[in-house]
Amino acid sequence: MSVRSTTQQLAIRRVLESAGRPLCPSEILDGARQEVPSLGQATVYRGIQRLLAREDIRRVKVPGLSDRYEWGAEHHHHHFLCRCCERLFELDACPGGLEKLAPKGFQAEDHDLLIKGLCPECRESGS
Amino acid sequence: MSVRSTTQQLAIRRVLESAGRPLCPSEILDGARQEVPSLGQATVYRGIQRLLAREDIRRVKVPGLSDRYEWGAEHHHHHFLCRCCERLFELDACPGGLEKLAPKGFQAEDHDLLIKGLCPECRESGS
DNA sequence: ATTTTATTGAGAATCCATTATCAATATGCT
DNA sequence: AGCATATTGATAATGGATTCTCAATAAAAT
Repeated sequence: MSVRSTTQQLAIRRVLESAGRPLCPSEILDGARQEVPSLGQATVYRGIQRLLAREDIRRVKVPGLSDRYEWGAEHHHHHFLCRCCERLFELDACPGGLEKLAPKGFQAEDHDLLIKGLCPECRESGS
Repeated sequence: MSVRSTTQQLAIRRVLESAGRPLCPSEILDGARQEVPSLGQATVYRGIQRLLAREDIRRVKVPGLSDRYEWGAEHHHHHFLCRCCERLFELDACPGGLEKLAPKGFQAEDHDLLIKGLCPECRESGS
């Protein structure tokens, strides 16, 4: 027997699955504690490892901030970072042809695009 | 009297000034040690602080890697990251209109674009 | 219900980048 | 040259994120 289904793992999975945007470990912890108040952060990291191994989630690196994890996300896309609440949001669009920017001699294979600004909620509550 | 000119500070400055691309602390250390072999890494960080304060250099954050520092760079631009040697290069071009990608309700203010792939040297020496 | 063992929670430990400490050194003004 | 002190180098210390440790707990198979 291996890989047991626990309320902690289910809570962690549910939080990521329904977030609709990439979450960092502390956001996952906060969310999952609403279901399992005693949840420890070590367990969140263990849950992340598990979901990564199953490829249920994907790691998103953001410059200067801790890694975020997003559910599914098999298609190519980019993100929006709110400078106020530091939450990350998914963008569905991608302007093609960005590889053209690589100078001659350089071989472009991939790219990351991050739009920064204010999310709707933070715009409300005064920048 | 304050702010003395030392061979260490001059070496650090020269390395960044002539690099032509953003350097990380260890790259600065390696480069400056060719002039001052006894140079310690703490002094590199002190030199970085000084140059940042004078706005001679600018900090460039790269997801997952330690910060890089580039000389001057007053104009808006992006970077190319070699996945092999992890060196960062400057790109002069920027496709405009990226803010258009922000969904309604979001207020775009800035953006980061990173092209990833292989630099000319790493292409040579087999990916 | 009982047993096996994967999982958990709390805290210690690790890792990396960066900063602080402090005696020794070197700069720049007199 | 001599002095006051900014700077240096080596190392310890810090901060944040992530991983490890281990006794206690709880799945799940019998």
